[in-house]
Amino acid sequence: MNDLDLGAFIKDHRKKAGLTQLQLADLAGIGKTTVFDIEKNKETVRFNNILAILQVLNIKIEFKSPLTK
Amino acid sequence: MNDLDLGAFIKDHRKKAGLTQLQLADLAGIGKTTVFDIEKNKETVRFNNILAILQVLNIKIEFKSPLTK
DNA sequence: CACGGTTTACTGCCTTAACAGTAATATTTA
DNA sequence: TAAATATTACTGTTAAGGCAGTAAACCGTG
Repeated sequence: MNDLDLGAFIKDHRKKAGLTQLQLADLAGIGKTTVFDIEKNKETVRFNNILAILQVLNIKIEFKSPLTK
Repeated sequence: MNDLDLGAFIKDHRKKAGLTQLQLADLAGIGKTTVFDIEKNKETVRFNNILAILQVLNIKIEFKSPLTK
């Protein structure tokens, strides 16, 4: 599975971008509660909300499999 | 943004694994409708459902930013 | 310490994703 | 082509995520 702490990863990048949770939420067009949930690693959030945050923070997703490798 | 067609990517890997949508759904512990939706690139699906599918198909997620690079 | 801003936490309402069931269409195989 | 299988699509129900509002806890900084 993914042993990376995505929540902490996002939080770290948000901090480095100088944004508060509320600012990030507004920029991503989602609610502040959702930002909080994602940083707390709540997995049952909508994929599009995670994508919206990653886009604001300029983070890219890559999918890798033994086939594509 | 992500120009990768995740739905097609998953579908391709599912086919190569010799699984039907229903089999993949059962293995991932989710409904067949959700598998269909994900392969159709519906973004308003829950993140954990996507993770469940990727895990079954042995696909890993990586997050990359200019900072981590 | 006190003040202001941020984060964490909780609540309740509203919206909607997830799901099984079903059926129709498409694809594969005999 | 016919049969079997798989995919796509639709529907109604149910469970739960998204959200604003609110407040408490936390954290700096003057």
